[in-house]
Amino acid sequence: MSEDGTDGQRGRGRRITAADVARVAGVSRVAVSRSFTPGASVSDAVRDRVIATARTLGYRPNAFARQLNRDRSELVAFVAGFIDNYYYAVFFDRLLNELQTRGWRTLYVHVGAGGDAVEALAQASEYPVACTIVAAGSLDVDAIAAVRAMGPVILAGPASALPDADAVSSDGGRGMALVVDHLVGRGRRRLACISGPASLASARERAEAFGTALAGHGLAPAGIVHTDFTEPGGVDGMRRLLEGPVPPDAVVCGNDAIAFGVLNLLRAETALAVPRDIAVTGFDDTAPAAWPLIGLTTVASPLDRRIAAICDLLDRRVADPSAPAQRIRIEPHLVVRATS
Amino acid sequence: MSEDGTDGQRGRGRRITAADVARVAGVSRVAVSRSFTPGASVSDAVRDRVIATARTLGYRPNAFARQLNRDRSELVAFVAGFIDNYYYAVFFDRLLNELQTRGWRTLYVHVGAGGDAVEALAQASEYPVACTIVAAGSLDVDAIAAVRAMGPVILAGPASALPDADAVSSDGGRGMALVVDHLVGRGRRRLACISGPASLASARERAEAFGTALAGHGLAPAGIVHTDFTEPGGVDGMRRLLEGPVPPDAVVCGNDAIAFGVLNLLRAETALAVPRDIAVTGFDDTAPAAWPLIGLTTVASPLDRRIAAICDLLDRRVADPSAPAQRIRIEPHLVVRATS
DNA sequence: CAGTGACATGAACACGTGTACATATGCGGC
DNA sequence: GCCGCATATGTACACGTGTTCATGTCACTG
Repeated sequence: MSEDGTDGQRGRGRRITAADVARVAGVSRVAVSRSFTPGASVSDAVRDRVIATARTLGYRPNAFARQLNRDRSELVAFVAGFIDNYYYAVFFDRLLNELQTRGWRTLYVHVGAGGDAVEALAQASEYPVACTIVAAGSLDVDAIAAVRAMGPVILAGPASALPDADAVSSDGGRGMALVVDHLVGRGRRRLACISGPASLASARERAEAFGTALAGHGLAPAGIVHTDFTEPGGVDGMRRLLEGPVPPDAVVCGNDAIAFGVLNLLRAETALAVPRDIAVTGFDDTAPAAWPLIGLTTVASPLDRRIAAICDLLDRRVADPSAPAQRIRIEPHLVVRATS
Repeated sequence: MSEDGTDGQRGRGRRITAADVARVAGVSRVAVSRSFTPGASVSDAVRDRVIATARTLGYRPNAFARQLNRDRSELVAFVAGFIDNYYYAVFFDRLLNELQTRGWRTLYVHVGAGGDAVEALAQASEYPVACTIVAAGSLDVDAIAAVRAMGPVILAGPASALPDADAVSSDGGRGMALVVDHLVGRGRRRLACISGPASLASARERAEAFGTALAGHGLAPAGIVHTDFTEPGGVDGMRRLLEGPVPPDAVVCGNDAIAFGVLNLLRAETALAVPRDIAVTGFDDTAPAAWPLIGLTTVASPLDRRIAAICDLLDRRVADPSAPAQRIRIEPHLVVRATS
């Protein structure tokens, strides 16, 4: 009864289906399906009429129903946490844009601190996705298992956790060498390092590379400190470095946020002048680093190349799920500014 | 043939279904469905066996199939653009986290500049969503129509475009009044304003409120300039303000990013001291504003309350699609720091 | 013991779409 | 005029799940 024109005022929740379009256009339902399938066998006359009717009625094929009997999903899960880092904000913005441009749809999965990550991933895994892109800084063992169960994985951040997954990461060791060479070349001798949490592989990698590069010049570290990858973390780390008898003449930071904290502490609580008394360097080349107020020397890795690498890896992985894992390291370069 | 145990190494693309679990557990398929449906009529014995088997096999109900015959979707579309603003980065991070905690899944839709927004929205509309949250600064007419076609809409940013949609926004006029009162109270008389693009309602609103608040003190603006809501925009806007014969003694900025640009320009290209010669204020209270290096006086609106309001509005809208539109304005407050 | 209700279970259907298969139509070549 | 082929259309099924309906089982009550 209500199937007839009784509810010309189409119900709010009611979604227009291919059958509706077929009825109005005077064709069969499959004709509608074919009209929306490129390369299907339909006459131009029918296709035109269907498209026109669909436009009038506001019809769009239901993605849920379509994916149901297709083996390939156009959905990609994007797992991330802690976007409050400026670097990741820009990174994600551009990456998600590029994914969309390439025809992927993105299911956003937020993993915060604590064990809720497993639950979040489990619920997200109810959606069949073609691939999962992991951009979270760290995942515990359970979360890693949960991600793995979702299918192919691409690591967009530090490639620590999954040794046999595709990964795109910045060559932190190389970047650290660039920084140390630069500082030593400018006459600095007492170099200290403030890196991220020791629990994160990327933080450990950078701290170790710092020591290695320094040893290459015959020098020993004036201090190595682990803290959070944040501005308050930088304040904390620098404060601990200053507890020693003689302050370092250069501080190499694990990312820009830490460097900002270092600069803030030096300005607010000490008489040390930058760069006269002490040099400061960052990592990531976030936007504030380039501001004249700050002028932070830092390590940049080209975002465009990084994003393109991730998307290429994604296409390749979807095309051949059994292909061997590929690990791409993006070559960074040094941006020298006022703080060194 | 391959249906048998031949591929004990379970095929990569093959997804485990409820029928698989039923076969292994020795129950009917519906029993599996019921075991995953809270409140369904199943014996504890069967449910326990099903859950255990599902865990072993790594089964999760297919969300696509489930949503297909349910009227309510657990999916929410999140439409955003230009996350490269620090304020929005934090905002989105927390909002998406809260949505997830409340049981929603998020489909991310990126709208960049230009007309591709319509196409992006059209493709996203193939996914039946319970609601669409729009956080993009601006949408053109076509994009607005596309969003409207997707169902209920909640505006998370400036509530310009859709007069009859739910909206949560900061009370920009009230914030601007707080700033002006503060500056005038400190003896400033030549106040100028640098706001965002005149094409954005939020930017216009703030510029107009600036003039109104100033008139309340019997003063006239020393200049009103429109530019981008970015740091370079602030540099540009301040440069234009300095073209006049006498510089202002206070610059009120439409957001923090603009204020950072202003501070950068003043430091790099002028001899004007902040706050002695000129005061600078921002809007949004982003993290760098609180850094000792910067110490920006700015207007803060509590993020927690804002996010809670959006989520509450979402729940309400989904429960009753025909409820009248609700527009919530969050009361801001002033944070006084070094620049004023 | 018959009757009754609560409860567990399986068969059948629905959701909206893509696609393999069968069938009708039109056209050119003999 | 008939056959063979290409193309267009309709029918039937498949995807994986939730849900309604009918049936079966058990315990409790009179």
